[in-house]
Amino acid sequence: MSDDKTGFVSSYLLYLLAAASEGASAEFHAKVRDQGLRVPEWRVLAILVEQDGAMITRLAKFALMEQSRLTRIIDQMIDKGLVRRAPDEDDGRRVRIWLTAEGRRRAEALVDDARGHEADILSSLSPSEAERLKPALKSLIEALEARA
Amino acid sequence: MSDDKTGFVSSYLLYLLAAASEGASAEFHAKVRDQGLRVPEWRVLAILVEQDGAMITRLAKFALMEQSRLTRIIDQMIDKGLVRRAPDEDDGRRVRIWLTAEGRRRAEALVDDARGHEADILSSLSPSEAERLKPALKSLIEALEARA
DNA sequence: ACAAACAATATGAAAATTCATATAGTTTTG
DNA sequence: CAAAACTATATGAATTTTCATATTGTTTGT
Repeated sequence: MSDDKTGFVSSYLLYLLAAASEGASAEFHAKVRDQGLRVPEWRVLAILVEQDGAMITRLAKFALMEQSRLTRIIDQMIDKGLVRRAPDEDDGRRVRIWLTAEGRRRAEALVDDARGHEADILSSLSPSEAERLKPALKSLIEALEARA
Repeated sequence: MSDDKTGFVSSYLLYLLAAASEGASAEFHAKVRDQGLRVPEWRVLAILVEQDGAMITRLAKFALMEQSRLTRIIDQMIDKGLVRRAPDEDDGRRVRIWLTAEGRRRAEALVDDARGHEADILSSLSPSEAERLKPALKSLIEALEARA
């Protein structure tokens, strides 16, 4: 990533987004793996901390992954004792996922770490850049949603 | 992605980056697949347009993927007639990847599409946001590289 | 010039992911 | 109210990806 700052790729929006996402996530994801979790599992935990009992479909959307993949990740998380499945009372098609006590404990600890890591990253930008970054990304996400 | 704009996840930097990257890429990646290419293959083509003859290792770094994965993707691209492998003359460990005529043709066409798509996305932001987005991402990437 | 350390790529085997579709339950419509 | 259309989740099978390591070639230190 050192040279060739001139070509198409290195200033292509989709590349910049992917590279920024990858780069920013790498350090934290290493920490997640050190704790015996995989990245998709961490994503699910993070969502459940604030949306405990969410449906599979909603979790998949937030965790940015396919439903069938998420279904299998949930299987593994159940085996690890992090979450449990329960059918929705009103709609038998739906399955809701709930944190176990252990799952919640680990999720909350990781969310704390994530906040710290985020602050750390933002502090390596200039204050004005740091301040604008998240709003800029939110605008982009909103604009993209509006297109779709 | 509609509700719950309040929680941790939906304003967590790493989530915003991943969601922005995913969302922005989705449309274009669909077009890539329509043309019978997979996303990693498109990434390799895009890099080769400007760095034809790059080493496997360099391609892997730019395409944001593991070396062993890239090696197998190259195998497939060779089967499709998009690229060819050639040993480096000076260093027998190295393998350089070159576009075929067909590969170059398709790569250039896709790069054009990508430019158009990028312009399209940027035009759905306000001019001042559009103007700041790429520089902001570049700063972030640089800051992250400086940390590592 | 030789051994040790290092670097680039490839590969086997296990695991994860995708794609299409099955299964089960719910809503709509005539 | 039955049939059709739709929604949510699960699953089989093929493909991809990962991880560890093998293989081959180069550089360094003595």
